[in-house]
Amino acid sequence: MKMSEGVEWAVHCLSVLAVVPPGRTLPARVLADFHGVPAAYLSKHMQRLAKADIVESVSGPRGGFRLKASASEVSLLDVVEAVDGSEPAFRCTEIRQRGPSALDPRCYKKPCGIARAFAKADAAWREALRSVTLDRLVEDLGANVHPDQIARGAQWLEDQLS
Amino acid sequence: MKMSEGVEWAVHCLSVLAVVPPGRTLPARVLADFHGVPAAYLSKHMQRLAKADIVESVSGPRGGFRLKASASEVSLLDVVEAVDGSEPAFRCTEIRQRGPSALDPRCYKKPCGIARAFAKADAAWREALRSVTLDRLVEDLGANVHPDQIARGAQWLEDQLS
DNA sequence: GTCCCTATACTCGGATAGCAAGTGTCCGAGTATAGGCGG
DNA sequence: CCGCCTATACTCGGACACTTGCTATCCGAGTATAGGGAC
Repeated sequence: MKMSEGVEWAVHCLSVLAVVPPGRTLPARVLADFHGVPAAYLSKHMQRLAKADIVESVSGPRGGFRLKASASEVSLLDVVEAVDGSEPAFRCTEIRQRGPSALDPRCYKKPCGIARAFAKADAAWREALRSVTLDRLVEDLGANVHPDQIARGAQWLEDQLS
Repeated sequence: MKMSEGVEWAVHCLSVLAVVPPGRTLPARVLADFHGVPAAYLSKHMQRLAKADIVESVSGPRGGFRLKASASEVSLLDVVEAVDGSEPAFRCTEIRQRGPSALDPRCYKKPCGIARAFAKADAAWREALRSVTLDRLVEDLGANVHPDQIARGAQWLEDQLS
């Protein structure tokens, strides 16, 4: 049970988009080089974010991606669901309705205890991700990332856009 | 990000093993027919449970699987980790250490904020699964499953073992 | 000098291969049983 | 009649194909820009 690697990339990219001047666009190529990941593949994930209205895309020269919503309105859960899909990890296939002791399907209106237990765990996981917003992550970056890296990253981005 | 289907099968099988007389063994073939799933594939998952010391296996005629630990000591988390592996869904690949602004690896001792957020969500998910034990699930079965199905299931199991 | 037009280069977006992991199946090693044989 | 021995059949356990979905890549449609030319 592993999450798509693209989720990690997406969150990092959104963190970068959140700190550049508002409205400024960064092309997928620059974001990919900045993180050392394949540009073409990252592009696919950015498209997912665009479809979820988390970022918006601008075509042509000087184009790229920029945040569409406020950084305080984007949660980690939003990003996970946009990139990795919103289906729960555990999918009940109702095997209780199969086999020799099965009854009429009408008898199974309530989800079984196993499915309910997993749904509860899934809800707790989602709630934890929902409580972390993008601006909170950016705040953490400012506090914990070495100032040298922040400076070098900002300088590199400047050089790319010139 | 989807969990192995075998987890659902394993939990259902363990619920059955928990209600048959203690010490009695049920072969994978019977458990598979009872749930209407492929016997050979279920066998693979039962082997995982055996390696995790959740069940123990008995070879030869009259053999099969039976619970090794008490039903109150087996949690859903134990089953998930036995069947699906214990690695967290989100694996940080440290992409912050890549790209043009990366510093010396010595500068990255603390996990990044993103990894910490996902770890927290993962911990909440695991804690929810840890709090649900097998005997609790069996209790729920007795309360919510139609008595007819319980009777038919018990009868069918009797017929198989005779 | 100013405006317009065109060619350019750069962007996203979706369509196309490659690969790893989960899914599904099969056969062999080992063992308790059941029946037959000898005492 | 009782005990032992052997052949049997049934079990788990691991080794072997197949399919799905993630990973990775490429190329085409569309657009803002930059430069050149006309006025």
